Amino acid sequence: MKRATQAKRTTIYDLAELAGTSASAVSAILNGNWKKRRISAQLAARITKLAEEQGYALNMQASVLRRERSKIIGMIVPKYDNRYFGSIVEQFEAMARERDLFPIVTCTRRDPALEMEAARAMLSYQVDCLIATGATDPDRIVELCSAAGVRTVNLDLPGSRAPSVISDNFGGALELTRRVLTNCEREFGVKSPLLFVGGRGTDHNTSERVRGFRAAHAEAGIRVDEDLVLTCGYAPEKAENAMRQLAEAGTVLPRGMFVNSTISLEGVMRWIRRSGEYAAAMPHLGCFDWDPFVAMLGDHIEMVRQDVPKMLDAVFEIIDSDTLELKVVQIPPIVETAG
Amino acid sequence: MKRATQAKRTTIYDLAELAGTSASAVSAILNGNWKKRRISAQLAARITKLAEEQGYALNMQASVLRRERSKIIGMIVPKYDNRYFGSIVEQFEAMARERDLFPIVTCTRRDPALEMEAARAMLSYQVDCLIATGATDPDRIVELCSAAGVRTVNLDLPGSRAPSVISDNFGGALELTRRVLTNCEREFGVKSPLLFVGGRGTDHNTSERVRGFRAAHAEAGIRVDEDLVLTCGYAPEKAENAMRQLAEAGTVLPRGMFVNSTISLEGVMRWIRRSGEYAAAMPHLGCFDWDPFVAMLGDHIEMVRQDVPKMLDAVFEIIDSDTLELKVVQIPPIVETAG
DNA sequence: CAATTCTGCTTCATCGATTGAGCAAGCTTG
DNA sequence: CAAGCTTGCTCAATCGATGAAGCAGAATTG
Repeated sequence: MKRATQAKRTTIYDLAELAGTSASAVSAILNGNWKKRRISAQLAARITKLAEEQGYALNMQASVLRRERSKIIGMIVPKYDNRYFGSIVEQFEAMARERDLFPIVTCTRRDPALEMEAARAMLSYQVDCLIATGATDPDRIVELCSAAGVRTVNLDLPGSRAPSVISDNFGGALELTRRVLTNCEREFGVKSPLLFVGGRGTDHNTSERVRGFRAAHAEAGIRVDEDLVLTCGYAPEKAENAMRQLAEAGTVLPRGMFVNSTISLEGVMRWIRRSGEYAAAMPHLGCFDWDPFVAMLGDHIEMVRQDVPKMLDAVFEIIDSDTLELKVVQIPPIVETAG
Repeated sequence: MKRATQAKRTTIYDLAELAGTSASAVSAILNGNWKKRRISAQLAARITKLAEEQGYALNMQASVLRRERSKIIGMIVPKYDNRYFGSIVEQFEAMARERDLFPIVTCTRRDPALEMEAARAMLSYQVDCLIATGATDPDRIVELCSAAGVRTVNLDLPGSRAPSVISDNFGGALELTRRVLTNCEREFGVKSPLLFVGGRGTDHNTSERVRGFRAAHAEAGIRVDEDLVLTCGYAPEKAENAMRQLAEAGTVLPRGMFVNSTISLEGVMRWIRRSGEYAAAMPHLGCFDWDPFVAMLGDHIEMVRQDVPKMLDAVFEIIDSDTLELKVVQIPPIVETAG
């Protein structure tokens, strides 16, 4: 792939030459601090017009190289295939731009090696700050970044070496489980344990959600058997397989389930439809994450929606305020009313 | 937001000093063309090790400034809130990395001004190439880019000044409409026109889909009334409002609909549920775009899934082969079998 | 009116990596 | 053993923007 056969781009030197002035005057005018440098409004107007005419575009590489701060802010994100991460990215970009920062986002597919590689790439591009969203191993990323003097904020999954902004996973899971238990009892008249499906047993969010799940059961005086907690990973196929194995093992399937993310729900729903196990009556479901079409799937599904705007407000508050404090900010998720 | 109080980053000069050699040797070694420059394997090994120990990271800004190609590839994309654009971005990033290109993606929220601003920013970052996905006015972007000698490829929506890769919108819409018409006739025994909802009347995709929609009706000998084509925009609220207005105008609502994108479907479904107009029997729906949960909404919905992998293959084929030819590549979408 | 201040610029070093040109020491060849 | 080649480096210019320091000339001040 070559650059089109094109005249070289216009630089401040070209403009200076055309205007019969110096490059530094042009630079000062175009980057807006010409008043501080006592350039006449007249010259400023002339150069601005000229730059416009010549289609001048700043060379960020040169600019960033020279400056102290790059004004580039990076984010790594696991996937783009669900509304939660999609809105995180969209909101992040908007808020970065509001602050005159250039956002660079990259998706790491939940792959630890890619996460590190992506972080390294961001450092090479001189990001001023990096947001590690849902990172498998946030602390290693922070270590890498802090060696380069770059601040990090963990989002969605917490780490121990940088401030973190996460959902109140315990609280959300507790409330969600309560609701599903109530729904089950109302419809089926039984007080029996739910199934937990999806997520990684090792990640903080999942373990907190399991804790909330257990707490809600405990409250209701229901015992949860170990093999009803299937933290099999997030991918739809993994959730589907976990369900199949459970059924094949001859376990009596619960009348309700807690599904850890829409992405796992995709697999769970697929299995329910394919296996026909729940042909008689759909189980009551609770999903930790929101999706508009899941909401339309029927009134047997409750959802918890993570509060992305508040989470990103918290992230930028940390960034804007230069806090280095190792706090973990927990944002309560929103329990969507069913239907 | 300041840089943490940190030692300056290690540069090739630091490494050169530590190793008692020159910066240019270090540079050649670390960027891999030390063989061309006749550097001994011994020194190469020593420097590589040292760089590792010192946590050296290339300064891309300096590197790109000096080189004539940046190896940065940009993409602008309208939204991250649906599976179609999500998978485009994910696939794009993966394919860019395979080619040793650094992907920069930015979301422009279907806002023409933001599109131009984003394109300008990408030029400042010296992108070698820009993919304009679903751009409102691709030709203006191309114009801007080509003035800077940067190649552009249009994706999803075609333009007249750069090669474009789009879905076969006419073909997909034709087939989708046929299916919905068949479904309606089978269930309701009537040959009546469908409703078309969503999209912008001015965009190429929408007008091609409307053309396919009309062609399928023509085939079946069904007349389509002008006011059954509601190209009201993509946003859910717009689709919902359009439905409401249609109903309020006293129009007899069709038994089937062609919905132009999942995002419009969100609004349509919401209206259907809220208004209760279809309480007796759900209408048959066809949706141009795919979503896993929409697929689970019931067997009254048919979907057309745009073939993202093939589309991006085509995009990179154009980029890799340096074609400047103004062709429009049409990729047939996949008609998902119902259920 | 000499001394000072202000205005409106210009000059030049710098950021870090890259690369063409050059150079010294060792090796080959006739 | 002189001429030429090879090996393994170093030197210095360069990419484009930035900003501290400097410098004329005009304006102000005591």
